[in-house]
This record gives sequence, C-alpha cells and structure tokens, in this order.
Amino acid sequence: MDSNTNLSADKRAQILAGAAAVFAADGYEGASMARIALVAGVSKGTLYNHFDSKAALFTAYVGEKCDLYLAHVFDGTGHEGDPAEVLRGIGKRMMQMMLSDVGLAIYRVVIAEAAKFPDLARGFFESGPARAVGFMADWLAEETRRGRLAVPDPAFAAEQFFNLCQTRLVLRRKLEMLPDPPETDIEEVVEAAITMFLGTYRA
Amino acid sequence: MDSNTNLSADKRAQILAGAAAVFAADGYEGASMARIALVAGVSKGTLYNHFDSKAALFTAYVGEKCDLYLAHVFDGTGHEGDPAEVLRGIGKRMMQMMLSDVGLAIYRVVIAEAAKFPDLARGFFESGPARAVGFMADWLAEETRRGRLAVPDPAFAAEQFFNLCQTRLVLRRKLEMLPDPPETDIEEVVEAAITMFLGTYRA
Amino acid sequence: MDSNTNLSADKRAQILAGAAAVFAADGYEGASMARIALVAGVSKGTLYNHFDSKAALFTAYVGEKCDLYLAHVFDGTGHEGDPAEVLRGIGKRMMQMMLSDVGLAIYRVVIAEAAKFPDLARGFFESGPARAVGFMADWLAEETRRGRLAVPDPAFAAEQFFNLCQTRLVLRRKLEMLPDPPETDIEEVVEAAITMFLGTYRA
Amino acid sequence: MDSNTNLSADKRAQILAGAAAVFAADGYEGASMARIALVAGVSKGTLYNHFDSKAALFTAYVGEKCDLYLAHVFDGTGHEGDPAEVLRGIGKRMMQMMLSDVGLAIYRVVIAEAAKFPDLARGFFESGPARAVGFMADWLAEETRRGRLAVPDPAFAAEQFFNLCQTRLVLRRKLEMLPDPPETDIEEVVEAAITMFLGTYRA
DNA sequence: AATGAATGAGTTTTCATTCAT
DNA sequence: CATGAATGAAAACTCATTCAT
Repeated sequence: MDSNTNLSADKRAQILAGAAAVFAADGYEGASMARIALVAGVSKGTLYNHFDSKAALFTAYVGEKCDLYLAHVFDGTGHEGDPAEVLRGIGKRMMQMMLSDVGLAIYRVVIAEAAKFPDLARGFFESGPARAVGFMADWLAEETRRGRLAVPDPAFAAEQFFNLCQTRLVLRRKLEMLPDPPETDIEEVVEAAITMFLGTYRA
Repeated sequence: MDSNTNLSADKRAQILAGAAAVFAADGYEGASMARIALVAGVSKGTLYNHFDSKAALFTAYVGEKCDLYLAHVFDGTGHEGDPAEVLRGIGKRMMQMMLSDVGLAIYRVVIAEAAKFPDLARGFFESGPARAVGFMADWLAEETRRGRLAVPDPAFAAEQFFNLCQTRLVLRRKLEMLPDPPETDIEEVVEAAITMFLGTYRA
Repeated sequence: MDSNTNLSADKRAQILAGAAAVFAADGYEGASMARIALVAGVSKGTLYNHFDSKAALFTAYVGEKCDLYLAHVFDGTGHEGDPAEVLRGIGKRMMQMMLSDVGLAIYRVVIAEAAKFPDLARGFFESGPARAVGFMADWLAEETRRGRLAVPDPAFAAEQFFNLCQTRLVLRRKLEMLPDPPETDIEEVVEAAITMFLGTYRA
Repeated sequence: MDSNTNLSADKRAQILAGAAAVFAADGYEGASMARIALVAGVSKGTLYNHFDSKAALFTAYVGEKCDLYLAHVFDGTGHEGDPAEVLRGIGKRMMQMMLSDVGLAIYRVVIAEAAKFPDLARGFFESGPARAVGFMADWLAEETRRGRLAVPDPAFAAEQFFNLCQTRLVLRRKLEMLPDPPETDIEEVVEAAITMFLGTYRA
C-alpha cells in the first residue's frame, strides 16, 4: 500500500512537472490540458484523475512553486555579522530569485491571473514577499535592539530595501528587455541600495 | 465629409473603448472578440473592418493607453522650488498613476504578454517608465549643477526614487489585496522615500 | 445619354475583367466579392449595382467567355482543300484552345459547378464543344456528298476526332502535370488522330 | 483489444463515408466540416481527432477512392482471346467507371482542386488513368509480339483508345446533361472505337 | 488508477449582402 | 450611380471535460 501511495504521488509530481513547464511557457489561458498531458507523459484522463480541473491544477502548480521555491530563499541564511554584509546577502539572494526564469514565470502568471484567482495571489504574497519581509524585519528589529541600527518601522524598512534592490534590472527583465542580467549588475545595484538604506537607518 | 471622418473615427474610438474594458478585465487571452463586439456595441464584422486581427486590436489598445495615459503623467509638472516639494509632486503623481485602475490594467496585460508582444513591452516601457525617469533625471542633473543636490548618476537615482515610492502599496495592489489605496497612505510612503532619497543625495 | 450608357458598359466590362481574373485563379467558391472589387478597381457596392449576386456575376463571366472565347475558335476557318489539311487546322485550333490558360480555367470552373449551375454547363456546352462539333459535322457531311469521305454519322465522327486529338496532353494539363505543352507535341498528336480518322472514314 | 482497433477503424471509415457523400455533392470548398460531421453522425471534435484538417480529410477521401475504386477496375480482367473481345471488355469497364456517380465525383473534385492539391492530382492520375493505360499497353505490346496487332507505341495507342471510348457520353455526363447513360449507348460507342482502333492497328 | 476517443460550446476570422451618404 | 462601413451567419478549428473500457 505504501508503494501504491508512492506511485500515486509520483504521478502527481510527474503531472505537476509537466504543468510547470507549460504554464511557465504559455501562461494560464495559453496552456492547454492536452499539451500538459503530452509534456507530462500521461493521458488527458489521468490529469483529471488527479486534479479536478484546469484551475485546480494551476492552483496546485502555483502553490507548489511558492512552497518549494520562494519559501526557501532565506532558509539557512545567517544573520550574524556586519549589517552591510547581512544586507548584501539578503539583497543578492532576493534579486537572483526575482530575476530567475522560474521566479519570473510565477510572478508573471500570478499577476496576470490575480483577479481570477485572488487566493493564489494571496498565497504567492505570503509564501514569497511576506516571508522575506518578515525574516528581514525580525533581523532589523534585533539590530535596532542591539543599537547597531535605528529602524522605527522594521517591516516598512524591509520593503523599502527590497524595492531599492529592484532598481534598473527587475522591470526591464519583466518586459523581456534583459534576457540574462549579469551577476555584476546585481551587485552594483544592491551595493547602492545598501548605501542608501544605511544612510537612513544606521544608528 | 468632416462628418464622414468623424463617423469613422468615432467607431474606431467606440471599438477601442470596448476593447479597453474587456482587455483590462480579462487579459489578452481571456478576452474574446465576441465579447469586445458586444461591449463596444458593434458587430464582430465591424471589429474586423477596423482592425486586422485580435493582436492588432490589442496592440492599438495598449499603444493608445501608453500614448494618452502614461505619457502625460508629467506634462505641465513644474520643477521649480524646493527639491523636497518637487519630489513630493513627482512621487505622488507617479503613484496615483501606478495604482489607478487603468495603469494597473495596462501593467498587468503588458507583463503577461511581454513574451508574445515584445514590441508592445518596449513601447510601454518607453512611453511610461522611461519617460518619467528621463524627466526626473534631467531635473536631478540640473539641481546637481545648481549645487542643491549631489547626484552622480541621475538616471539611476531617478529609478531608485520610483522604486522607493512603490513600497508597501504597489505589489499589494497588483495582487488584488488593496482595492482602493487611500491618498494618505500614498503621502506617507512618498514622504519616507523623500527622506531616504535626500539623506543620500542632498548636497 | 449615349455617353452614360457607354460609361455604364465600361464599368460592367471593368467588373467582368476583374471577375475573370479572380474566378479563373480561385474558382467559384474560392473567389470573394471583396477581392473581385479590388482587382476590378471598384467598390463592393458597385458590384451589386451591376450584378444581383455572386452567382449572377459568375454566370455573366462564364457566359461572356463562352461567347467571346470559345465561340470564335472556328470563325474564319476555311474548309476548302485537302481533307487532311482541313483536319489539321481544326485539330490544332481546338487543342490550342483547350490547352490555353483561359480555356482550361473555364473548363475547370464549369465542371466543378455543373451541379450547382446546370444552365451554365449547358451554355458552355453549346457555345463551345457543340458549336465546334456542328461546324465540323457540316464539313464532314459536305465532303461525304462530294465523295471524298464516307462518314455515316457526321456529328458522332466529329466528336470522335476531337476526343482523339486530346490524347496524352489534355488530361495531364487539367491535372497540372503539364504546365506548358509545346506546339510540336500538339502537332504529333493531331497527326496521329488524322491518320486514324482517315483510316476509317476515307471514301 | 481487437475490438478497440475495430472501433477506431470503424469511426474512421464512418467519417470517410460521410466525407465522401459531402465532398461528392458539394466539392471541396463547398463542403463544410459541420455538414460532414452531421452526415457522418459524429461531432466536429471527433473529425479533428481523426484528421488534422479539412485538407487532410479531403486527401484521405480522394486517396481512398483512388485506391479502392479506380485501382481495381481491371483486376481480374482476362486478356486472352480475340483482340476485339478484349478491347470490348476493357472499354466497357472503363466507361462504366467514368460514368458512375463515384467516378464522376472524384474526377470533378480532383480537377477543380488540382492547382491547390497537386499531389492529389498526381495520385489520382497514377491510381486511375495511368494504371489502366499501363495494363492495356502491356497487352498491346504482347499482341504485337504475337503478330495479331501492329502497335508501334502501345502507351499512346492505349490512350487513344480510351479517348475514343469517351465520345458522346463522357463530356455530357460531366456537364450534368446525361443523368443516367444507358448500357446500350456505352456499347455502341465502344463498338465504334474498336472499329476505328483496329482499322489502324490490326496487323 | 489509466487510457484516449468523443463531445459540443467556444474561438478567431471571412464573406456575401445591404444601405445611408 | 458609386461608395465603403456595417452586418450576422457561417467557416475552420480548439479545448476543457466526460466516460466506457
């Protein structure tokens, strides 16, 4: 029975992998269940044995990506040491994620379908941005207690920092004007964000 | 003869108005020509007498919005007086536009279809963000010459300011988590952006 | 008023010229009134001022071609002199017509639409094949009276001769397997037809 | 599993039967997929599960008719005995085929669409006329070797014979002027063709 | 649980025809 | 009489979903 469960879970994962490829490439409306079945290597009927509808499959796809991809951006990130160094690590990881193919694909599809799938939009927000902001806000509060920084509203400041880090690169990438942003550009932008951020919030 | 021209232009405008409503509500793929015809109050055939295809209609819709809406955000904006005051005007106008229903709808649909319509994405960028950044960068350069500010890279600084202004409100609005952002919130966020911006770039 | 009539007749001829080009290229179903209007250089409305419907325009086109093109294949053909020589002239003219672009186009379109436009099919038959057969049958009857030939059923014999002349070339041309049949091939085939024909019907 | 295969093949055959009826009645352009689905007793979707497009269905229809209908006209035809008798059998079978409803329908539609489907036209030629000519040419060559006939160019002579056999009946049938040609007419025409043919080619 | 054939409503697009100017 | 915008029915084709095997 365990093997049975595994088999079933495997099929589910197999379908989700196909769905991920197709939804990322074609968007929600542009994706067809036939194509997902083809890419996943199963029949159309099997799709419906595992997911009630196209919308349910889409929801599961986005939910999975949010859990497995966005959610772990900061897992294991140390927040000890010099504030500038910590900000550098946070900023770079965040930007690498936002500029990656997968990160971009989820963002695109969630923004496009936010009106149709509001729960998904909220789920995306909470597994991704909200989690990152929460993590960083906690750290800012601690540094403020320690006297190294002076941040009156840590959550707001965290959001400011993430917005600053997106300068120049993120919008252009979303508009397909920047196929492959180089590492050095990210570092430059993050450095400028750190300078401005500490210029305001250093104790 | 004038009436003839007006009639034709009127129909075109009528169709574009219907298209705007439907594309904004349903996105490109989600919109159907039948529904656009219904909302515009014309027959499907008339749609095709004025626009060659759905893609052409979509292109005309986005192009029009970029020209008539985004492009005029800064028309007539004075850039005299105290830097903080000028930044306040720029920031507020920009945020009002980005958070408006029309601004949001264009952003959503352009981001979603950037891969399929790269020219549109570039057109959006150039009529909207690039124009705003260019306007602000010119002003920053002038203030630097005057000795009131010290901005080494005006275009980059302008993008930083716009990103700062988006804190807290814009992403939540895109995700349908903030149906109607109040004026006071915008002012608060812009004020914080001005503080941080001048903390770095004041002479 | 005469000028008026002429103007009107000119427009009619202009429309028919456009219709001829389009029907020949695209067939009846494949032709569109919009394209005919374009090629004829008039508006769609003008088409309907001169012809009641697409079917009427088609009928007029085929009728005109039958009258002006098929009907005059034998005008001015002398039927004096050596029977072989007369047969040679008749056979060659007939084959040149059947293998020409215009002749082929009419045949194709009349055959394709014979079920839908039976009157047209009969009209085609009578202006074209029947006329040729009648002309030749008269000549065969006269030669029989003169004692140079012995043809018991002149109309039947005439049809036999035309069928013989089509050997090898006509079907292949109808099937687009012979874009441009050379003159010498026609002569060869006609010669063989004459030999066989006279082998049977010479007095 | 056999039943499965049969089910699928049955549906295909069922669709082809419907397509045959509609294409024969309306031609390629005049036929609609909706009507074919209706006549075949399946849904439009099922049509597209079995054939990629209208053109593919048409190609399959013509190909099937050429294979199953034209190709077997001469199967089992004995070519022993008196030449006149053999010619009589060949001529009658050929004419019965050309004057039949199915034979006429394929001819009509292939001629009409030869420009659009050149491969089909060639396929028609090779399964039908070319095969008949080849068969008869072989027999003529053998009779020439045996000394009963004297045919210098057997393929050309075969085509002459088939053209002669079409006298009076075939064109009129194609033009819908002869709904149902009686057997006796065919015999008469074929007899005349044999007379003329042997008048030239008898040893 | 897996399959894939069948469905029919829905999509974009074309077209013959009409009519106000 | 010429125009060309407007129409709506019909075309080819797609797709999410169901269901018998």
